[in-house]
This record gives sequence, structure tokens and C-alpha cells, in this order.
Amino acid sequence: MRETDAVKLQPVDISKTASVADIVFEALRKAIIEGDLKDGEPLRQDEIARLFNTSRIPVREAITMLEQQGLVTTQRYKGAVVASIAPDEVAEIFDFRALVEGTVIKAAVERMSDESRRMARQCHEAFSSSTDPMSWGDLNRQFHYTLYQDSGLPYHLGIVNNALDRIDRYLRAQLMLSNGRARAHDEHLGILEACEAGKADLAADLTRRHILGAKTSLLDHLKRK
Amino acid sequence: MRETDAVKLQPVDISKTASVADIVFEALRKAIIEGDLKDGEPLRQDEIARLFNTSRIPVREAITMLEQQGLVTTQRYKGAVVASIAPDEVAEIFDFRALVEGTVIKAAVERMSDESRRMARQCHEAFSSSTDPMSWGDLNRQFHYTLYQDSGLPYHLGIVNNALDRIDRYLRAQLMLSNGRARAHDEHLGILEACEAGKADLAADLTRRHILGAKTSLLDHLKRK
DNA sequence: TATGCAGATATTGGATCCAATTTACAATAT
DNA sequence: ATATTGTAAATTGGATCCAATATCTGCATA
Repeated sequence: MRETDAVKLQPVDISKTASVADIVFEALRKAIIEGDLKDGEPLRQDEIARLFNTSRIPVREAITMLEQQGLVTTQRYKGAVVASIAPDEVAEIFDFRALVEGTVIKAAVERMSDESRRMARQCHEAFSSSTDPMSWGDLNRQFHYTLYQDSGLPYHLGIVNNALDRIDRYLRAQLMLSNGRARAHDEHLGILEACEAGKADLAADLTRRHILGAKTSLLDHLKRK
Repeated sequence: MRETDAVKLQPVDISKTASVADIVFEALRKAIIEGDLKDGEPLRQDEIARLFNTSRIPVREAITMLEQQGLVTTQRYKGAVVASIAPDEVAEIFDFRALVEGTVIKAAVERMSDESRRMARQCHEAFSSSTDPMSWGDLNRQFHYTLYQDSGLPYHLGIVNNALDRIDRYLRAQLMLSNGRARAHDEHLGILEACEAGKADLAADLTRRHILGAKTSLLDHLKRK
């Protein structure tokens, strides 16, 4: 087949397809950050291998990936459990997010495309109108990610995503609190309008407040029970 | 043996000892960040397994850990190579470090013990008097780490360490530039004195400048060749 | 009843084996 | 000569097996 021939077949680069370990990793990651696997719950290699119709080898690989991400902790010969996270560390991660996400959104606003602005508003509206509490977490995250994506800071984004993974469970809980979602809605609107108006510093400031507000609200809640 | 008996044997908690995978990981990590394994160099599982007198299983685990850390990149059925890093990303990581390390040192100065201050000065002097270029990188990193350790921000510190791992090779190169080490020495002294005087904001500001200065000097160098 | 011990069972860590894929290279055709 | 094909070697991904450790259970004993 000459290079000038029409391409009749969708080429698929096999070297980029997901290995079994990747699939298991993604499934476990999702289950952990959504809270389906609770703090301290053990991950049995055999059991997971059976669930995925595979051997323990890819499962072990997936677990070491999760451990590097801080989503599970393992002890030699005892196995892996879903990582629990002390309130102190939750607080620290929120502070970290405020610092980094503030910087990221500032960079993003300064180079944000109209397309991204439109998408962000769509996300905002989807978040507002959704009645399924299970989806709030996803929509919330998607809204923020849309605002960040033009930042041109892929390294920062990777770090932020990992930080979000670590506390995703708690964020979801926070959204379900009495006025959690309503407040998120209002604050999102403020951030969105700042972005649409091209006010980068304002967007950064509102984002920081948004994150730190969620932090105190969540910590109050954690303390109370 | 009653509890009141003298302890004749140092107890060792086996569940905390390092697995073979951990050992291989540490060795490879060190080789990569010190530049002994160059950009793009392939990591052959068999070869590494032979070197450590083990099978490929722990080697594969080590490689997946390295991949999660961003130190190697792998392609299915093709294997792992030492991750190369584009100048853009080097620049971004320096910016990230300036942001986070500035915050960290501010928190650290506000709660820094006299002991840590003494250790920091010792590190500074060791860095100044060392004549072995190979050790400069270690001493430099040790100096900064000593200043950060009282921050009470373990999550931030983990992130900073990972960022440092990614660019350690380049930092070492930067120290070897014509006036790289002399300038580092002067800037370190300024930071150290700010810490000793308890001036947190000044220390943060100097740290940010120190990092951003290293960034421009390094990028100039990368561009020139 | 509570405690300690012994063996059985379960679970993880590592070694070896097989399958899937890539890479190197020689043979062949144009 | 260059490009193409076929084949063998090298390499990785995954399965299975064995060893090391932990956990559980029943039983004896104070």
C-alpha cells in the first residue's frame, strides 16, 4: 500500500492500548475516589483477579500504581487497604489546592478560548440542574477542569488531579451537606463570570476562597461527628 | 520472655522492611535522578533482574513505580525508557517549585526549631566547602530539605520531593555551570540568615527568587547548545 | 473463662513458564 | 540498490507455581 493511497482502515496503535493492569487500576481508582471502597477496606488480590477474569499479576501492578498515587497503603505480606486520610491531611490538601488551583486558573483565564468559556458555562448549568446527587461530584470536577484546561500548565494539572483524587470522597460528602451544593453553585457562578470577563486575578481569588470555604465547611462537619 | 526482661534483640518489624521491588526502585530512581541513566535509555527487565539477582517480577513492579513518578515512560510491548523532559516542562516545574517551596519555607520558619537552624547552617557549610562536584547536588538538596522539614506540611513536602526528582539531573548540571555554585552559595546564605532571624516572608521571597533564578540560568544554558 | 499454643488455611511475594508482540536480519523480488 | 517478505531472536505481558508470612481455629491448660 503506497502512502498516497486512501486510508481505508482506522489504524490503531497497539502500543498505546491499555494493558490489563491499566484497566484494573482505573476501575479500582474510580471505586476508591467515589467512595464505593471505604477507608481501610482491604484489597484482596485473588478476589480482584477473579472479578476481572485475570491473574494476580496485573492486579498487583494496579495496586502498586494506586499506592504510588497515595490511594492505598500496603504492608508487606499483609496486603493493601484503601488509604485513610487524617483530618489534618485533608486540611493540608485543601490548602495545597487553593495555592495551586489559584495559580492555574489565573494562567488559564489569560489564554482562555471562547470555546472553553462556552463549555464551562454548560458544565455550570449541568451542575445546577442535575438532580442526581451521585453525579454532582463528577459535574463539579468537570466544571473546574474545563476552567483549567487552557492554562498551558500540564504538570500543574497532573498534580491537581492527583490531589483531587485523594479527597474526592470528602468533596462529594461536602456537596451533599445541607447547603453545600447551593453554595458551590453560587461560588461557581462568580468564578465563571470572572473568567468570562477575563478578570484573571479575580478568578484566582474566588477560586482560592471557594476551596478554602469548602475546607472549613468540611472540617466542621468532620469534627461534629 | 517477660516484658520486663532486658531487650537483647533489636526487634524488626518485617512488615515494614523493604521488598525486592522497593530496593530495585530505589536503585533505579537514584541512577535516573543522578543522571547515570540518560534520557531515553531503555530499561531492560531481564538485564536489571540479572543485576539484582532476582526475577523480572520485582523489576516490573519497580518500573511501574517509576512510571507513576514520571521518571520513566513505557510503551506496551516495547518497554520502559528514562523519561525525557522538554524544556517547557522543565520551566513549568521550576515555576511550580517556586510557588510551593515558597509557601513551605514560610510555614517552616514560623515553627523552626533551633536544632533545625543549626543543622541548616551545617548543611550550608558542607555545601560551601565540598570540592566534589558529584556531591553538590545531594548537599544542595539536603540544605533545602532541612529548611523545610519543620513546615508541618508533609503532603507539600512529598510533592516537592517528586518535583525535585524530575529535574534533579538538570539542577546538578546547573550547579556545575560557570558561576552556578557560587551563586547558589550566596543565595543560600541569604535564605539561611532570613530563617535564623525568623523572617518568614523574606525567606519565602528569597527562596522563590533562588528557584526562578536557577530556572532562567538553566534555560539559557539549554537554549545555547 | 481467659490464655496460650499448634496446626490448618489464607494471603502475599517472588520464580518460572508460556503467549503476544516487537526487533533484527536474511532472503527475495522489483 | 531498494524495498518487501519471512523467519528467528529478543522482549514484554500475563498465568501458574512455590515459598514466606499472616491469620484463623480448635484445643489444652491455668
